[in-house]
Amino acid sequence: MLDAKTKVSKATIRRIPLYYRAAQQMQQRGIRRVRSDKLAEIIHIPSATIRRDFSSFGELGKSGYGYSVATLVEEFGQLLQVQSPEDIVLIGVGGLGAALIENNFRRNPDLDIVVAFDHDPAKINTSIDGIPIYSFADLKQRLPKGVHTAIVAVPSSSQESVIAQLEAAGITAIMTFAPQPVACKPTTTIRYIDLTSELQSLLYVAHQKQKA
Amino acid sequence: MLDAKTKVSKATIRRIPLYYRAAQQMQQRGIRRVRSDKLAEIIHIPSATIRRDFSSFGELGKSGYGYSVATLVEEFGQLLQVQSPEDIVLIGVGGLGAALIENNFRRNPDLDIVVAFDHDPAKINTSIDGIPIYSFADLKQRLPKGVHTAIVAVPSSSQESVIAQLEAAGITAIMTFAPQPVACKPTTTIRYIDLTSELQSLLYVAHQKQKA
DNA sequence: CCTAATATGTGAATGAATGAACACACTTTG
DNA sequence: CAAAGTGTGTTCATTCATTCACATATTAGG
Repeated sequence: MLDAKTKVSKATIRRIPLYYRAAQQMQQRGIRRVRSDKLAEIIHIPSATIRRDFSSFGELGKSGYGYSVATLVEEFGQLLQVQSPEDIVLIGVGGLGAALIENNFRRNPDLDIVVAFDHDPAKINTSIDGIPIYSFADLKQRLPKGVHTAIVAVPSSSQESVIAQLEAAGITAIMTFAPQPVACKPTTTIRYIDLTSELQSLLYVAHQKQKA
Repeated sequence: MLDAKTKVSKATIRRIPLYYRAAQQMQQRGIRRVRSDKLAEIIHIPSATIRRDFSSFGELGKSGYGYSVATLVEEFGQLLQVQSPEDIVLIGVGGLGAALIENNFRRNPDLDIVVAFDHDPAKINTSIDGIPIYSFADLKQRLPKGVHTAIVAVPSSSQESVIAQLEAAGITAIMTFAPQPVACKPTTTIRYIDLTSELQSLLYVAHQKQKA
């Protein structure tokens, strides 16, 4: 049931993690079955959207019954490959980078920051929460084999060069907090987390709402 | 020229900050005019989309000429109300909260975290970078008049209660890093920043790309 | 001043995502 | 085992967003 029978839409893909998390939480609370409309209340997504999303991964539910929570955890877990650990490298141990290491996606044991890089001599060869920090210049030597995922928390000005070097070292998935868009290889997938933009557009919406 | 002649689409709203930032950067570099296709290269948004977005705020450009950078800075600045400072309160001074205070949107002088709250006695009545930290229990007394914006960086489990109290204290715009969705007043605008979901869906896309 | 070149703003076409509604399959109960 | 109830998966309609393509307005140059 792993394969998508039809092309999965971008919007659906961005909701998979929400579904997985909700299913996990229900399982932890001992809930064994759930209806789409109940799920809709919990995660604030319309039940029709939920059913459509689910159906794009196969027939997960049963008419007149609903969905088995265990099935949802299983299926979405497989989609997100939670069974095989995803080792992650962090670039840039400033305030944000350090906070990410401390956090380290603890709720998701499969997501694991295993090593960090920085260019500040004061930080190099230290560690945070057991995660070693190396010089970014040594990226190629220090990057563990089989790691293809990076989180980038460096100043915008360094971003382009950093990402180029990551690509050269074999990284193919990048989440970055610097909003400066960069050109990358077609095989590389980049997601930009732009907190300033998020806040500004939130404020725009909020201001509009007040005016109305 | 401030008012939108027609309803501005949600997708467009989320791009306003990108346009503003790009215009600012060009102005700082002394660039005085720009064409939509040049802008498209810079911010990686198709030129047709840019022109349509811009046109929803009035006729900012001139045929055969392009856009005046100064006009763009001016117009988008007004849309984002950069002339009137937006004071922000931060709830939750953990690793992430502290990093946000240190950062404090320095590139945008109108965005300003002015005070923080936590419930950890070890942090209360201390300060970071001059930003005082008070007890969250004292929110109502300590919240400066006229502040309607909050950034929430507390554990998911506390989120619901925290947001309810923020609403009671007059906050109407909230950006939060806990993904647990909460019910809120219709006058409140909430934006969820869900780093785990972003990473998971990024990885899903990246894995699909490798398979193809 | 007139012509050639240019680049916007928009109507029309396409594509993506959501929403409404229901036939049918499965469950449950008596 | 039959009948009543329930909730999925899907079809059709609609809204939202992007892309195309060009008439039109402006600039630039001789």
